[in-house]
Amino acid sequence: MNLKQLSHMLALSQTTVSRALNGYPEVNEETRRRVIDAAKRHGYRPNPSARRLATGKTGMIGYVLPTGASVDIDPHFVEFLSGLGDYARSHELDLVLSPADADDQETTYRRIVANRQVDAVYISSPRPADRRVALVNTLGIPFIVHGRSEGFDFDYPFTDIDNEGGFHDAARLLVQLGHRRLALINGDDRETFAIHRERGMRRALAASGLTLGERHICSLTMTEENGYRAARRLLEQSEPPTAIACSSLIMSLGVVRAVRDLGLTIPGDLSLIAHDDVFPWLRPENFSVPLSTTRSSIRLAGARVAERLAARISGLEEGARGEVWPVDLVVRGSVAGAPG
Amino acid sequence: MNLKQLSHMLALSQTTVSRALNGYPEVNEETRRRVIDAAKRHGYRPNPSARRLATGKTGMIGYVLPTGASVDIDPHFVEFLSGLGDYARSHELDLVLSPADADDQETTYRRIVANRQVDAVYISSPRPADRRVALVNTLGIPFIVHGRSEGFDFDYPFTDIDNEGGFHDAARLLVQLGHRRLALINGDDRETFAIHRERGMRRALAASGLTLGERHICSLTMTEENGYRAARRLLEQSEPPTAIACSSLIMSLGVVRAVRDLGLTIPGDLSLIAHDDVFPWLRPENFSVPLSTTRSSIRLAGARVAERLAARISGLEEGARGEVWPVDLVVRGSVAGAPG
DNA sequence: AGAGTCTTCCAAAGCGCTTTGGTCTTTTTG
DNA sequence: CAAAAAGACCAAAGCGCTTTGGAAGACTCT
Repeated sequence: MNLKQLSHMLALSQTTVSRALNGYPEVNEETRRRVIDAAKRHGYRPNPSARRLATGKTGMIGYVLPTGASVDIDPHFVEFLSGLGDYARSHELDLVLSPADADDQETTYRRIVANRQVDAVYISSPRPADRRVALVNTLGIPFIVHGRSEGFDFDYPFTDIDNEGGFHDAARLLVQLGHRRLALINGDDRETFAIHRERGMRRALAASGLTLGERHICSLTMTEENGYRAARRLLEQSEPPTAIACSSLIMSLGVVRAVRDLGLTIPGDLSLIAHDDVFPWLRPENFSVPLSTTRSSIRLAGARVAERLAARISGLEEGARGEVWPVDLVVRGSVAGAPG
Repeated sequence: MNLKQLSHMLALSQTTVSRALNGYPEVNEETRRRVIDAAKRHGYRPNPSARRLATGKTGMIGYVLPTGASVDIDPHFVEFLSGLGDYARSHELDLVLSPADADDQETTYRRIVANRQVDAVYISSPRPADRRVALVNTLGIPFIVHGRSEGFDFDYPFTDIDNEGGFHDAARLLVQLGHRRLALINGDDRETFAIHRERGMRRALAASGLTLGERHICSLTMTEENGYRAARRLLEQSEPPTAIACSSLIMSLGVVRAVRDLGLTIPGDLSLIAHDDVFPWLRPENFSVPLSTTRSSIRLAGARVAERLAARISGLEEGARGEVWPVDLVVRGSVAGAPG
């Protein structure tokens, strides 16, 4: 059932039927009702390929997925996706993932824009002066950055969480509890979120005349194994930290294992706070010692990004407004006063 | 730059240029060379929307993503996706995720097929007599099932791993080590993979005259918390199991925690084998007691599914061939002879 | 030499929608 | 009451590609 057939059986022109269906004002309300009714009854759905060709709109949002033999997709991605899906579903938006060589995403971005394959894109895990952000900005496709980049001579729209504030508050709490030697087990410090977390922590320490020494900071991909390695390295030093802030729940699994291997205890010997993106399958309150966290749901962020993308596509949102969501500090059993 | 312009500047018809580019035989080889050369020089890329409208081919594969407030996307998905991306990237295939209400995926399947939004789809986490499989089968779109369904009067193409064999071998090993009371912590037993694992385990036990009692089997969503709960329930019985097979690494984190909470040890009091889908961020060899596993890379499965989908789209693959990949049994420190 | 056969190329008809630029009534306005 | 404005509808021109159904010329065959 296509437009031609439908308009023929209604004894109307394709123009009128099309306009009736798309809510244009220049059609009689009764006619519109008739058309909508008939369309529903016959299950008419405009062919998206045809509509795309005519309008250039696709009803899809895009994401360039970095891939490669040595590239692992972050498990955070799936939670973000859940949120994105929550919103997209109710708006019949589809998401197209375009796999790209992690070292050459530009080609893919250019392709999907040149081909008009999607109406908007989002960018995640940005780095300072991220080339992707500059690129999509010049390409002129609507976009939202999930996270933040820095060091551009232009503004851009983003949705981020207050990583700096979260880690600032976490560190301040630890200092208030008497800790003087703090350490940070961070994610990949080429990414902005990691830089912000470090910055927040340094700021809190500086407020009490403390610093974060080079020996007290690790920056690694967020796996359990790397959490373990980092913790061992930190705790086997001559002057080990008495408190650690950790960028990921998965890493902190490794931290907990290292602490146990070394015969230490949490929070007796070590206070631990980790960032929690709120995974349904791994909860900080269920750690053997319930884990204190800086918390922010990445799933809600996904839904928000989808919402903003939809708004930008339909022209409801414009400009380069960035929004920063607060991060909760949730205190559980894994923090205590400094030992000694 | 479109076909019209290109053909005009070559002083050829659109027909000829199109055919030259698409490798049709009825064009002079020298002409073809000229055309291809000019196309490359001017960066001509056929507009996919137009091509879609004309041919119906989209160059995309589809996946209907179940969503909903209470629906969590499995972290396995992201690993599968990595593999899919690995293959898709090198073939300029995109993946479109169509979010759907988890309780009404049929509408979405019908939509993407009726609209010709994708060339093929894959289905994951199938259940026995899965309606999605029956649906896409009648809808006539090329598809591959990742996993298996059962109880149809037709065959269908699938790529699965030998869940039954893997858990059979695991259970047999435990029995050979003298264990008599085995338990299974399974995933959602409405899904085929869980049924197969249970079946494999029962078969191994039966071979030694043993059985798997109702009290020795748990079936839950695969989260850390559920692993913990299941393990507590099993181990606090009057006649607790001396060995557990567990369907997921994430769940087994909870099992390990429960064992510790109860003051027991692995493998002294309990032998543990879990299924490992090979996540880069959580490795069984790094558990405090290295975990024995049944192992099969879900990422490789993703790449294989993409490959088969591509083959079916281009007509290279036909028929309902199913393939079952072997599962490795990797023995590490978490298994030992039965206590006592 | 005339009839068939290749080879190579083309004009034009879709694919199914949106949108432009009207036309024909009917209503409002000075 | 004539002129202007508004309302309701339509024919046809795209959007940019693929494909159908030739056509013209070069070659082969009897």
